[in-house]
Amino acid sequence: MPVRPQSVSRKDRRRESEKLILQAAEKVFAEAGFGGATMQLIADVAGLPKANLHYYFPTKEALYRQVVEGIFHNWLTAADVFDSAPGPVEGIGAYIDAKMEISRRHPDGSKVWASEVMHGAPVIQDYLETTLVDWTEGRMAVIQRWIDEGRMDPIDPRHLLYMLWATTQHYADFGHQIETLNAGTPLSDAQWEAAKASVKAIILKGIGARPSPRS
Amino acid sequence: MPVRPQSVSRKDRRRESEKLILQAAEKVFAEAGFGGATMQLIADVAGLPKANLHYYFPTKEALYRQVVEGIFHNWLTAADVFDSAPGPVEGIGAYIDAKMEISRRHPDGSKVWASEVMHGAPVIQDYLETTLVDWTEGRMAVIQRWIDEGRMDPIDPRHLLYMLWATTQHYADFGHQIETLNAGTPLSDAQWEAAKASVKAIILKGIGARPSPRS
DNA sequence: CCACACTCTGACCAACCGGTCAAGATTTTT
DNA sequence: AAAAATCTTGACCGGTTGGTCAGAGTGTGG
Repeated sequence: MPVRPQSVSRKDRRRESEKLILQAAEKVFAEAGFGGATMQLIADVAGLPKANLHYYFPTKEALYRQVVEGIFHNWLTAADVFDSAPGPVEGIGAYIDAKMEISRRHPDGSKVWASEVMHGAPVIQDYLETTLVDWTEGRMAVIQRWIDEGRMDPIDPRHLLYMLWATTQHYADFGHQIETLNAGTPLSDAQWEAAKASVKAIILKGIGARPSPRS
Repeated sequence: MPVRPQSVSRKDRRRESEKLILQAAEKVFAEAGFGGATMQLIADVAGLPKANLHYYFPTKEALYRQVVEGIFHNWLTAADVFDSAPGPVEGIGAYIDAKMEISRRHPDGSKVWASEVMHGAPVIQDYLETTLVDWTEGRMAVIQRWIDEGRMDPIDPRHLLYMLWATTQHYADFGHQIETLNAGTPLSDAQWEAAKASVKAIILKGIGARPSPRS
């Protein structure tokens, strides 16, 4: 049996290099913002010469765009739990759990996204106007259905979604402030669970979510 | 009666120039971030030659620091409503109103603050560790008292505060996203009122706030 | 009216930035 | 093993940035 060259084909190496660069870029963009980030610093974090970055990504903006698009993709897919849920307790509860987990595991991505939107979404405005609008309208319809079925109070679905985004992403975007207020130490596992529980408790009770009738 | 030289003394002029520059700086820092902002652009917005900025503020960082300190000051004073309130319905309700109004009237300041914290609070870390910690502990004590008095559910005051900050500031920091989801138009007066009402309704019900017994 | 201190500004500079490129190294194909 | 295609990199470049500075302008106190 001939030993396969452990799958280090050109394409694989290319993908790995791109991934390495994208990870470094996400970190640097999160820490310094687009304007404050430098290709040199990204290169240093990735452990590659700067010229190599420009071989894989022609410009700083192209690299940034790809980072943001990846984050946007995660952002959307992490919300599939919404549709399959029988009611608001399960659906919104699971959505909060999922988004809190993203804030915990990928705070850099959340920060880059926040920064992009705060600066007027210069590179992903088209996504906002198409994909995000569609996604939002779909979830609003789901929430409206729950309201019509009497499973929760008649809350404006739009503002409920904003509140879900705001509260969950806050733990990533303002993680530094939260850490400072936590005696300068990162939240422990128990504290993260407490945060999740608090958010879920307040919101689910706040919208008058009633558990599904079927046990 | 001698006509006073309409108060254009040196000190007044100095104050006016500084204010003009600070306002322009806040806008530019909000739109481009610290790294993306340029002294030249701030000067253009302020309608002054760049060298003049350096006369009043020695460095870009000094200017930025003063902008952030001003925002932090507003941030804190806008929350005095908290203490004088008899219970959570009035106190938290008024706090939400006040912070939503800030998000509406001064979104640039909110964005600069968010950006500063997201990047690790490089210039106001000392304020976070002292003033903000003190402020937060004070309000947590108030909330805890309300809980002990049976005026609301036993929610962790810390996470309640985070939720208040997150939801209200979201309308400023993510204003562009909200506007895009609102058919590309800014929120109308009625929509702002609806947003305030939704946030207050969900949170006040979510924490089980009970109106004050005294009418 | 004059001397003085404060304010303003065009011109300038060293440092740094994103991006280029030619030439060498490496891998795949023939 | 030679040719072709792909990848890697140090050196380099024009443009921009934050910041400086000498000197002109301007209000103020004596």
